[in-house]
Amino acid sequence: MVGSKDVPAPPWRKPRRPPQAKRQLSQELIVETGLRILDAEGFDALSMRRVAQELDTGPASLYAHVSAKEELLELIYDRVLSEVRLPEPDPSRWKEQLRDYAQEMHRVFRDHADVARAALANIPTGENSLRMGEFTYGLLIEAGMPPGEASLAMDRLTLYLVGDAYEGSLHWARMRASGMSSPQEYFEAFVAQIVAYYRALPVERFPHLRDHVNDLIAGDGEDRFTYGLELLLDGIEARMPKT
Amino acid sequence: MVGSKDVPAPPWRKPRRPPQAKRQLSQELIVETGLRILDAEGFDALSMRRVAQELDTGPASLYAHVSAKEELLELIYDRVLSEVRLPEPDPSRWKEQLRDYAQEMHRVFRDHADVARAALANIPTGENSLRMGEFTYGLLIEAGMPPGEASLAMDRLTLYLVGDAYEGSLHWARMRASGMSSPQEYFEAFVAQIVAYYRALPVERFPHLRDHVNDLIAGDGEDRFTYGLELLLDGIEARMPKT
DNA sequence: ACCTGAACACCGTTCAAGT
DNA sequence: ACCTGAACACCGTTCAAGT
Repeated sequence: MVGSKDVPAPPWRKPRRPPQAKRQLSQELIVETGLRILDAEGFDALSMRRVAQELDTGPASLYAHVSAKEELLELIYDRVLSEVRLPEPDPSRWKEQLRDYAQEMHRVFRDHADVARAALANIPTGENSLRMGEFTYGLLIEAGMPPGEASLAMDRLTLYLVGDAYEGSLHWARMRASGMSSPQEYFEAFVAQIVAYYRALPVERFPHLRDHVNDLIAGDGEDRFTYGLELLLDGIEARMPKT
Repeated sequence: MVGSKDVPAPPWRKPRRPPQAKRQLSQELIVETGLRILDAEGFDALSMRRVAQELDTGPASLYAHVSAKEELLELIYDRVLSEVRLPEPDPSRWKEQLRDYAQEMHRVFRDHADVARAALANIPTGENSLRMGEFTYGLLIEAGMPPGEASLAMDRLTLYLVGDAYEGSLHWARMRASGMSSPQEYFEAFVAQIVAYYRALPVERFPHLRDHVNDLIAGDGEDRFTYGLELLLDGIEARMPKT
């Protein structure tokens, strides 16, 4: 059957849009476009109109594939979570695996800074949210934690991961707004501001803040993330029934 | 001096606006109005135009007292923090005092749910942010923690408090959006949704989520908050140099 | 110094009409 | 079923003009 749909067009023939056909939209295309805008220009740049523009159409066209902006954000979030790789669960090494999982999430959130803003307070119903949930919940339960407590621990760990990522994304937004382009430059300016501000505080009301300014700004985002993560992991370990 | 400004008008004379005078705006008035809208109608209802409307004027008038919406949000945030009461620091009871502090913050954030959205990633420069900072920083340092580490611990604790409050505020927003008015009703509907959804999951891929649904929804917001707080406090305690 | 109306450049979503 | 243009009801911020 020459010309059948199953036979691909020869590669040397330039693909062209059938003149009759309308734009070829799809949910996947919309999600990928949204994510591209999010990564390149940040949360505030992501609008339905902007996505539509990128796809050479009007905003109304998107609503055939996505019920609202909120749904688009959820889809983008789950799309990003698909980049998280999980190992085979090994309950005897639960702490190590939970740490690796957290660092893996941290890495993915760093690559897609602003996606965290779409994450909080959603019921995790996306394919990949469920994957994460099954992994951490199962790990804690199989390691011996009562399910009711495992649920609390999982919930708080997730909140920490997303909260930290969210804070990071706000810093990115500020960096963009201030016109700086390198994180270094932003970070230094940020630190300089803090130092100057705290040094000028009245010493009698804020003795500790004033006397230990240098320590106050010690530690970058990675240090802070890791410190908090270890606090939580140690707390969980202390509650894990002894084997 | 009859008619002097220092003499109040007699109470039986109805106060009236001097016909000549323009609106009597002030930063404080704008902040209080913004907070009232935030508490009553939520974050999404708080716009410069809405605040202006409430004050019988146009949005442009606000910009004489507030540089941008972002500054207004920061001012509202610090205004809310003014409601947080701190005890005299007693380093020998640092853990208890830190717990009380966290619960006090939690209480205030519950009364002003949506204010947490204005809080993340700001340099704490407001009067009251500084008060909180001096309290927790001083408490940890005086209890014997090296300042560099005290800074990390304080930072992570604050992130937890604000992150939890932020998540709570998103739940409020969803409740409002769904037209429900009582938190109970919302909470029950929310739980019912989760249970139904997880029960329908394919058991071979999500065995733990499916088998322990009831445990998954165990614990309300207070339980979850307290559990995470104790995780952090225990982690900090484990790092506190022995006396 | 403070306030204002009008305008600018945006939003998310709906809806009747087209194919 | 999918796509579209036009419209609705909003945004934050600026600016020249008023007092």
